[in-house]
Amino acid sequence: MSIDFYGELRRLLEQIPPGRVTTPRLLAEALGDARAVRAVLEALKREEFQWARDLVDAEAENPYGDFESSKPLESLRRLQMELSSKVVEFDDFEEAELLGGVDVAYGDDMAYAVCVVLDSSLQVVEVSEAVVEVSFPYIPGYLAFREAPAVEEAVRGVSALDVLMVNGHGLAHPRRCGLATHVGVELDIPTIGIAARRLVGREGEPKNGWIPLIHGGRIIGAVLKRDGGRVYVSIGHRISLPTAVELSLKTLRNRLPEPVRYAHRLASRLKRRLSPDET
DNA sequence: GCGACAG
DNA sequence: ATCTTGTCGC
Repeated sequence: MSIDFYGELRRLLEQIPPGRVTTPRLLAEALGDARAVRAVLEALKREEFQWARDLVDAEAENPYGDFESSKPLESLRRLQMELSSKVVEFDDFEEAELLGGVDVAYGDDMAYAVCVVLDSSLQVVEVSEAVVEVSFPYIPGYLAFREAPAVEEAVRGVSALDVLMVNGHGLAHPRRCGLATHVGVELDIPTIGIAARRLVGREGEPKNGWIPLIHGGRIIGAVLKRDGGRVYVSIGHRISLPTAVELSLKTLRNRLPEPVRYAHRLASRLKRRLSPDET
């Protein structure tokens, strides 16, 4: 389930009375979350919204904000809370020999996803690709509604895999439902969230080789330091944090664990290979 | 009030 | 994430 983001935005713009103007923030709030302001701004640059160019002005004097809206982003938040309630936070798998990694690259309105499977010696044993049209923008906290469709299709393409590393957070999310958790619960497979940057949480006191990421009074993930950079690891689904950290450290050769790093490179290549040439 | 903000 | 020139470092 998702929502027609651009369609909802269009419906709001059509409500603006003749002569009136609104602000990006009021539109984002009408959509259900002020954090979608950037996404609204980006959407307005699209060809399909040029007709409404002059209807939005951040500095508007008396902006129109009396929108009739179902606030679609609110229902997406409810869905996330529902999914997060199903997360299994202990190791629920036989072995962790085949490690999967998945990532997505973007080009225009297309998502190029790649799921790679590595064996215990980090050798590639299988690769699965998926190209899907994307119709949902990037909004902090709602990444899964943009990426999950492509990610899930790529993952469904592999024949075997024990644990999947997803490029994005798992429980280290405001509603404990980042991309890794979203995908893990929907596909019912063990997943780990691997992210290069923080979404929520603060760093606690270093423990056993890792730094706890704290949010809402609990440990939601681990911060691993590697050289100058750091990587954020969190439970996605059907795995414990200690094991998620263990597998991450075991495959950490660079800034990101190998499965995710490899998937990232393959997704980038897939995009360059299939994206339409201009010249 | 201003800023934060996975990919 | 993507766009995108020149520039710094191994």
